[in-house]
Amino acid sequence: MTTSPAPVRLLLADDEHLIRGALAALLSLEDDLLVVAEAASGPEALAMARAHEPDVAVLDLQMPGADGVRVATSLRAELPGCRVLIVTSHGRPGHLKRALAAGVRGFVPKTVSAQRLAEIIRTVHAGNRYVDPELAADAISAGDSPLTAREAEVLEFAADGAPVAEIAERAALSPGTVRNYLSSAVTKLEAENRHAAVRLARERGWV
Amino acid sequence: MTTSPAPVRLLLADDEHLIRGALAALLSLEDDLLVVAEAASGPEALAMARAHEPDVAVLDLQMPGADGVRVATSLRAELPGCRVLIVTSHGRPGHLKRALAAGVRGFVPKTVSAQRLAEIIRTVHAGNRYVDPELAADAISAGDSPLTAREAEVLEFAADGAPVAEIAERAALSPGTVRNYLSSAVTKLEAENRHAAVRLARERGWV
DNA sequence: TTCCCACTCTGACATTTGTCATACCGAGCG
DNA sequence: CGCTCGGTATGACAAATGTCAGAGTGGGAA
Repeated sequence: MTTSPAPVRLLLADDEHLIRGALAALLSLEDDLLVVAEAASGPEALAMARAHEPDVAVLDLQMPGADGVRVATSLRAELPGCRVLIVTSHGRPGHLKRALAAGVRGFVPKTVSAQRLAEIIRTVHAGNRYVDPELAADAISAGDSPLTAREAEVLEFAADGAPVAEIAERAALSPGTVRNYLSSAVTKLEAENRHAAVRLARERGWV
Repeated sequence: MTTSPAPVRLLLADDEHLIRGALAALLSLEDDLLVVAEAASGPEALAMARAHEPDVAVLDLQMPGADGVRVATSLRAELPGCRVLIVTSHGRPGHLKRALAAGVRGFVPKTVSAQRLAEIIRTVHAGNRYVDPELAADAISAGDSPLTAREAEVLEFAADGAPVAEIAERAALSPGTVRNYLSSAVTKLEAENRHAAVRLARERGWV
């Protein structure tokens, strides 16, 4: 009798039941992969990880509660042996950078096939990194954010279209200062106004 | 020998290969369902539908090229026998309304399980309608758009943060008129300014 | 240490935006 | 026929926003 190697124990986290379930089914077809836990939100993913200590956590980037990167950060501290792989629908350049900074080992768009994903899971489990070439190219060409920390913060507060007075209150700054930051952010991003600037920064994943 | 009834022939359209493939695999497990075609974009979905004439088309709401509702509209004209079922990640109230108006027979969020989806496919195939109760409640409570056609149009042109002058040019209107429309839209939506109005209208699916 | 840069603020000014009154046209309705 | 409503426009005014100059602080790099 041949003893097969221990399978890779997986945690799947995605808020869409349809995707999560389907993914679990497909990955289970690979006999060296084993889905040991599923979660539908950031906090739940964390709890499941603590309970089951998976080898690899496959996390959706956008989840209610806490996004994939946030979960990855916590995981890094609590379960250093658990590799994290992020999958996402909308891959913004900046997200990739943030993910890598959080110790994520793999970053792939949902446009890959399940077969390919299985291979990537094995790659990550083996201790290697994998980043989708397309996303990597985007991230490189988009470059670093030219915004200072404060500019980015103020821009975030401006994201929902709030007037300057409200932004100032939320950021605990004087309205004049807020306008200065917004103005410089708009200039740096070469946008028409702050709303377009918010859109641009979002597209590049800088907020 | 028992003759089983002819299976329901399905078209799956979703731009995310991972989801589409997984879904196809899961639905194929049901022996009365048969996936006969897959597509990754709106136009492709249309072409596949023409070629394979499926009984039920399962369409993602957001796809490159043409969204699910647009595809449904074309399908209704070209293949009246083909029932359309829309699945979506972010179910906005207005989308449901538009979908129903386009002759869509089912509308469900991706949070349902594959098992449930299979049942819904059967329901739709049998000629019945199915709308997720949660989404239906949202749609009812959100009500109809209070915006006139022009107001909605101008609001759309304003969506990317363009200044009034640019909106006016794109809409072929005088700047003053644009400001009037925006002002009335902002009032109707009880928003702080047009950017917040755009956000609100988007959330409710009115643009 | 000196210099630069991010951070913070103020004041002033020009431009853009939001609001309102008013007006004309055409379609649909009682 | 007269009314109302949506679409279009203008002019005027107030408020918000964008831009700029200047100025003080503190931390880090040369």
